[in-house]
Amino acid sequence: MNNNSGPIFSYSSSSPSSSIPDIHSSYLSLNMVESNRGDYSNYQDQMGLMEKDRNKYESSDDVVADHVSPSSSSRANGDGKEVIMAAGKSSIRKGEKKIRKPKHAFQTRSQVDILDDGYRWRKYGQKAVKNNKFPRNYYRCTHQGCNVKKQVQRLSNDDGVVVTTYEGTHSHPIEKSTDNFEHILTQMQIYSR
DNA sequence: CGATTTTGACCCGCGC
DNA sequence: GCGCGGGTCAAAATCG
Repeated sequence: MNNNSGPIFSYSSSSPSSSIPDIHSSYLSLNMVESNRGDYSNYQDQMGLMEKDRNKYESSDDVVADHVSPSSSSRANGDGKEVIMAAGKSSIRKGEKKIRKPKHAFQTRSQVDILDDGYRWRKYGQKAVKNNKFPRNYYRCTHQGCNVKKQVQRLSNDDGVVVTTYEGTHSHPIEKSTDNFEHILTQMQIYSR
């Protein structure tokens, strides 16, 4: 394992509700699939995806840090808007690094789509999935040097099945109030059994 | 007023 | 080579 402790589920609410959401309505499911190197076809089937990329699990943004300096390519948009983006994100990757990016997919049954695991996440994108009516949310850990990404997908067909995919490994303590976290965790364990 | 979300545009890999 | 699907960025908007 590359992480000290495995996935930790916590139920804090940074959402409108200042109290704990209805934990009775949201119970944990034990459909947890770990995918390390393109072996997540299992959960793919569950979600109904049809991606088959299993050998594109390298490169990515390992050393790119979280910010790229705008010095690569600046091209003007069709409307005259200047867009600056990093051109060589993976092209300059000459040295083959075998940095395995841990990818964990969790399928959680809950009514609330925002499953707070105790870390601070900044939403950086939202895309609609073809098979699902509900869009997929992309979150990123707000830390310098901590490039942990997470995406949350929701199944529209099922009642409340939220597939959360964690990507990366952050090494930061939980800064949120973990007061009743253990208590809640215990409850969740009870519910998950 | 700062941090975070929103949202449209852009990029990239792949299939046709 | 173009279109599509998925992922990311960044400016504007919104929230606390």
